[in-house]
Amino acid sequence: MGAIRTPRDKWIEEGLRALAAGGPEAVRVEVLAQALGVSKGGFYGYFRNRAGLLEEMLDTWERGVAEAVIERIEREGGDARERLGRLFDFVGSSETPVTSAGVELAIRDWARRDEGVARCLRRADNRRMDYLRELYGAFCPDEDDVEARCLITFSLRIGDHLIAADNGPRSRTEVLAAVRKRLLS
Amino acid sequence: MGAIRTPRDKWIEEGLRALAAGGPEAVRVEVLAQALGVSKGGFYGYFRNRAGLLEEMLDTWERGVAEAVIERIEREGGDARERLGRLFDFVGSSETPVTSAGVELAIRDWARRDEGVARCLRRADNRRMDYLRELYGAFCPDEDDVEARCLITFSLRIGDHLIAADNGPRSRTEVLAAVRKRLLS
DNA sequence: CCTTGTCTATACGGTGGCGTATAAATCGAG
DNA sequence: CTCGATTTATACGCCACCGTATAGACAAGG
Repeated sequence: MGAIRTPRDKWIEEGLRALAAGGPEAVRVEVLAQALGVSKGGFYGYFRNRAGLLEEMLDTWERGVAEAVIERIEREGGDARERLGRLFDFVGSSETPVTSAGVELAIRDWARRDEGVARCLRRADNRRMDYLRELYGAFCPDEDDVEARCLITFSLRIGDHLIAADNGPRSRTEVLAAVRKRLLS
Repeated sequence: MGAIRTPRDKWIEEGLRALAAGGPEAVRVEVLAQALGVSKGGFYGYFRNRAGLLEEMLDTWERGVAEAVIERIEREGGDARERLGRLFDFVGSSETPVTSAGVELAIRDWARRDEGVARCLRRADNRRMDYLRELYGAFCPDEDDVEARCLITFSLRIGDHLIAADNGPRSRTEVLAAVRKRLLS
């Protein structure tokens, strides 16, 4: 009996794209439908309403963002410093719609005004922070120092996308490389 | 001849409040009017349209955010380390509608999708980054190190508001204090 | 080929917000 | 108190979007 023509996942993926591009307000059913080359007819077969899609998008992101990256870093082995190095390299090159930096930044901003989103973000951030803590803890004896490095690492990953300033004669990449050296010492 | 009952500035201030609370999409003429206890009748005497208000809001923010803080820090004197210390203390306690952290975060997110906002943000960020560079440069000989500390300082100020993770048994404030000590060494 | 369940297109009413127009209310000056 | 300028209230047309309803299109099983 009938085949699935534009499945649930397509709506979620397109929703995440819209979220990254224009925030939650930009996730409009009719706009997504047009982007998928489809009318909104089928949408309400998958989702209760627009809010239902937003929830699913959030769940998809939460599942994908931490586990996927951590698994990938862990799979390739190496000691803690090597893993951190690969983590630094990898965060810049996020490709899939669900792990893109744009989605993450949009969700972070969204969390400022929606308690449910904030809870979801806290879970994801804690998972990532725990992983960082584990890696830094492997070669850094002082607990306070570990915590400081974690926060700096995390903040830089966000700030890099959100800070518009130039860095004098240096490129942002150069400055980040310098910090990275210090963080891994 | 008639008196000004709800002046231009009131609209801008209320607009900034709405921007902080819900992003640029939340800056709605009719909503602001209601918040001011007024109908939207007079709005279009001050501003060409909604976009006009958004521009004015941005200009107001750009003028207020960097200069106001820098002047205040400079006025009280002290050496570079003392000034940086006061800067760290002061950024947390932003009070006026125009210098609030919420407005800044909203503008940062907004800049990701609007080129004009991005230009405005770049100017403001550069002014603040220049100031940081000057302060760190006063006691830190290595130029690369100065740049690294600037970026870390800036990123932490943003990350502190955007990162939802807990910091183990420590409080965020404690971790920040530890980093601050390292940055001023 | 035809049935059947699923997806899809289209049309509809409802809501909220923009920008304009016009009339009423308000305050200072004379 | 009256006048005149300015601000305000209200009403209007318009458009984008939501969520629903209904009828048509589509693929697989019989």
